[in-house]
Amino acid sequence: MEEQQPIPACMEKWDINWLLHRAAQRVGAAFADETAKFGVSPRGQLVLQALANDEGQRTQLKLGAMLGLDKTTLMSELDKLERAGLILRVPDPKDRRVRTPMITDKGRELQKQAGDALAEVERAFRDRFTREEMAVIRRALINLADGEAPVHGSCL
Amino acid sequence: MEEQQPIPACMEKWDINWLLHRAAQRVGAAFADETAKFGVSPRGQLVLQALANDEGQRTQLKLGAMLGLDKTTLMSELDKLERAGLILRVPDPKDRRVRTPMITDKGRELQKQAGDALAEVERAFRDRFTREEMAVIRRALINLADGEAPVHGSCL
DNA sequence: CGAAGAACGTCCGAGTCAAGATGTTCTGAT
DNA sequence: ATCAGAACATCTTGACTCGGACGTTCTTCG
Repeated sequence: MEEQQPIPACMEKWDINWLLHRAAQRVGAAFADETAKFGVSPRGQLVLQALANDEGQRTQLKLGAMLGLDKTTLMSELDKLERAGLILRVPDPKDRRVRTPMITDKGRELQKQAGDALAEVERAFRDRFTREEMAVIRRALINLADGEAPVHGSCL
Repeated sequence: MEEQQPIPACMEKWDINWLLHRAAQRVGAAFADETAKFGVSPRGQLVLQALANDEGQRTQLKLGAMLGLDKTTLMSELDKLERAGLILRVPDPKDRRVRTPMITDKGRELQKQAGDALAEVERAFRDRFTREEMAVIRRALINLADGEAPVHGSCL
């Protein structure tokens, strides 16, 4: 990877799209550094978090749709998490097609630790702004992020 | 691609990282839809825009660093643009290693049209917010996007 | 019942991305 | 002048993404 220019060098053409992607890139990198210490990807942590808060009520497809992950991408992520013993795919007695992902105790443990660490990272970002600014930012991001239509490329 | 859940279904765990990525995803998709009408990717448009505003003063490496693109990714993008006759790689008489990317008249033409169309799309997003909000959002994104350290994965 | 269609998880293949290696050219120090 | 090292563009390689196809299972309707 090349050394990136500090941003001020090219201020003329900053459109929302580029800014958003770049910001997501940066924040994502900070998150990735943190989750790497726990041996999971940010996506893995995201999945674990969802499973921890939402007790095995979701099929793999629903889970992927909720998190904005492609089904095959979620598959390989679940494979990794399962191999690491952090989740289990539990057959649904009611519907034999379904193999509900369930977080294990080990997974819950790790998720809690990683989640706390990430909260710290996130707080560092939040502290760059006032409370009022954060409220605006949050509302704006939710506004932009929300929407019914499925999205093409994920990169989550 | 699966139908995505409307966002409100899972509000508990929205961290900045996820919101940013999702927002970037959505806005990026809107931009991609628009640029597709002109036969280029958003990334292609980004490169053209940079070249149009910055008259062939950058090597490929510098250009990639400025835009946050990996050198190999930029390479293949330049290949496409060159094949489409939108740019040229001009040998630098001063330094035979360098093949400076230059936008062609055709490229400039297309960039202008696509740029106008994208400005329209962007305005639609801006109109969701007040002027004061936009100022906050813009400052916040610049704050987050800025930074010296190179970033791992691009996805731009 | 039985058949048609939908939903689930999985697999496959084309396309994309980026780290590292390579060959050429430039620069700076001896 | 020459040699070592850096910079540039390119190529190679391995991993990842994602749309689409597949087999199984469920549901609905005749």
